[in-house]
Amino acid sequence: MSADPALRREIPDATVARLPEYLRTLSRLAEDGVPSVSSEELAAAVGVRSAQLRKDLSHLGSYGVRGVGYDVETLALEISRALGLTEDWPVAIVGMGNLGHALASYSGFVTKGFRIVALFDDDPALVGERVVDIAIRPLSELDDKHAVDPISIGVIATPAPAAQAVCDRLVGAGISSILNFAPAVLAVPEGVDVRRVDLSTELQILAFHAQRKALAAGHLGAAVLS
Amino acid sequence: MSADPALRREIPDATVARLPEYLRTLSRLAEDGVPSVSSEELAAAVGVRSAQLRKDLSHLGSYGVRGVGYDVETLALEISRALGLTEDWPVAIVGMGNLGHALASYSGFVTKGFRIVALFDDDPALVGERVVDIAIRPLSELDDKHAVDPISIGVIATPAPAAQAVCDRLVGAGISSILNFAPAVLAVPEGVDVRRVDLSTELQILAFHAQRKALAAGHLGAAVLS
DNA sequence: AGACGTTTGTGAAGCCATGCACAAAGTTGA
DNA sequence: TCAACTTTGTGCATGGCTTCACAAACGTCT
Ligand SMILES: NC(=O)c1ccc[n+]([C@@H]2O[C@H](COP(=O)([O-])OP(=O)(O)OC[C@H]3O[C@@H](n4cnc5c(N)ncnc54)[C@H](O)[C@@H]3O)[C@@H](O)[C@H]2O)c1
Ligand SMILES: NC(=O)c1ccc[n+]([C@@H]2O[C@H](COP(=O)([O-])OP(=O)(O)OC[C@H]3O[C@@H](n4cnc5c(N)ncnc54)[C@H](O)[C@@H]3O)[C@@H](O)[C@H]2O)c1
Repeated sequence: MSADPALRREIPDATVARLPEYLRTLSRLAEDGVPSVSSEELAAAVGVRSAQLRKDLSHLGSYGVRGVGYDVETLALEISRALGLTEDWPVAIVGMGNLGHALASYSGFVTKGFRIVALFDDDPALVGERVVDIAIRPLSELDDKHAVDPISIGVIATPAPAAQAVCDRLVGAGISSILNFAPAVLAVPEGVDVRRVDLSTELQILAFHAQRKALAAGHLGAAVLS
Repeated sequence: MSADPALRREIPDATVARLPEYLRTLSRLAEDGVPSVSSEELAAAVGVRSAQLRKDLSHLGSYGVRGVGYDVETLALEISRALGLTEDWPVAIVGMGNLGHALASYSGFVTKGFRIVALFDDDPALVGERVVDIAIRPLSELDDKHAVDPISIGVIATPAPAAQAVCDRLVGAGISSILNFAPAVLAVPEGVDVRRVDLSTELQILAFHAQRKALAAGHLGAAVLS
C-alpha cells in the first residue's frame, strides 16, 4: 500500500532540475503519437546519459517495463504529479517594465498549471493598464488582492534596488516561492524559496568559456612553457 | 614567472558560476567607496560560506592579504580578467519578439563588456525597425554582417520550433557561444557552448518545492503511515 | 513451455563540490 | 623588536551526484 514514492522519499535537487526537461520532451513525443520510449531514446532526445535518466526516474517510482521501455503518457503524468503540476499555481508579477510585459504576455507557461492572476507596478503611468486582460495595480493592493485570490508564486521583475523591498512585501503576504529576475541577492526567512534567473551571469559564463577556447586555439597557454 | 593562474589552471564550473555574483557585489562595494572586505563579509553579502568564497578565489590566484582581507578594486579586476570581461564581446540577438525586444533594450549587460551589434528576425514586419539604434535584419544577412563585424555570442529568442535551425545558422557563421531562451534542446558540434535559460523550468522547480512544503505542513506524509 | 534477446532498476565505484579546521602570513600596538 | 590578534589559503574529510555494470524482469518466438 505504500503510496507514490515522489511524496515520501527525498528527490535529489539535481534530479528535480532535470524533470521539467524530461516532461517537455515526453509531451512532444505524446503529441507526435509516440506510444513508448526506451531510456536510451529519451536520454538522447534530452541530452543526458541513459543511466542518469533511469536513476532520476527511479526516484519517482517504477513506471518502466523491462524489455520494453516507458509508456509516454503514463510517465508524463507521473512526472507532472511529482513536480506538482497537477495542481494550479497562481502567479503574480511585480514590475511591469520591458521584462514584466514580455513575461505577462508569454503564453508558454500558462499551459502547464501556472496561471497569472495579478500584475503589480508602482509607476502611476502603468497602473490601470491591462495586459492579457489583467489590470496592473499598485503593489500596496497586494494584500487585498491576495485575500480574494491566493497567490502561490511571486515573480520579481523590478530594478535591483527595489527587489528586496518587493520581496519583503511578497513574503509578508504569505508567498513562499519567488522567482527573481533582478540582479540582487535576496534575504528571506527560512522556508521561503527563491530562485534567480540572471542574464548577465549566463553571458559571463559563456564569455569565460569563450576566452578559454580562444586561448587554447590561439596561443597555447599564452605564457612560457617552462 | 608563472602567469595568471586563471589562464593556466582549470577553474571548476561551480566556481565559475559564482564568480559573476562576487563581481557584482564587489562592484557595488566599490561604488559605495568600500576599500576592502574580508571573506566573511563578502560571503555574507553574496549568500555563501566564507570557506567556499576563499576556495573559489584561490583558483584565480592569491589576491588577499592575511589579517586584512581583499582589496575591493583589485579583486574585482582579477575576477573580470578571469571571466574574460576585459575583452569586448559582440552579441547578436535572433528573434525580436516580446523577449527579443526586452533583451535588446536592456541596459544591464551592455555595461560589462557585452555589446549588442546585430538584431535578426525573419518577420518582414519587423525587418528594418530600429531598436536602440540597431536595425533588425533578416537572418539570411548573418554571414555578411558577420564578415564586417564579428559576433562572439548568439542569443536565440525565437519560438522553440525555429531554435535548431537558427542555431545551425549561428554555428555555421562561426559562433561558438550561444544563449538559448527557447524551450528546446539544441544539438551542436563539439566545441560549441550552449546555455539555456528557461522560465518554465524555474517555475516548475518552485512548484515542486511548494508542493513539498504544502504536504509537510498540511498533512504529514499524505498517505497511511503503516 | 522454455530459451533468447532486450531493457529496466540499482548496488558499487569514482568523481566533484562543499565544509572544517588550522598553519602560515600578515598587521597592529607596545 | 616582539607578542598578540586577525584573516587568508589549503589539506583533509564528508556528502552528493554521476557513471558503470549487471542481475532481475519482461516480451517474444519457436
Ligand atoms: N529587460 C530585460 O531583458 C532583462 C533581462 C534580464 C534581467 N532584467 C532585470 O529585470 C528587471 C526588470 O527589467 P526591465 O528591463 O523590465 O526594467 P524596467 O525599468 O523596464 O521595468 C521595471 C519596472 O519596475 C517598476 N518598479 C520599480 N520599483 C517598483 C516597486 N517598488 N514596486 C513595484 N514596481 C516597481 C517600474 O515602475 C518599472 O515599470 C531588472 O532588475 C533587470 O535587471 C531585465
Ligand atoms: N516572452 C517571454 O517572457 C518568454 C519567457 C521565457 C521564454 N520565452 C521563449 O523565448 C522565445 C521567444 O519568446 P517571445 O515571447 O519573444 O516570442 P515571440 O513570438 O514574441 O517572438 C518570436 C520572434 O522570433 C521570430 N522568428 C521566428 N522564427 C524565426 C527564424 N527562423 N529566424 C528569425 N526569427 C524568427 C518571429 O518573427 C518573432 O518575432 C520563445 O521560445 C519563448 O518560449 C519567452
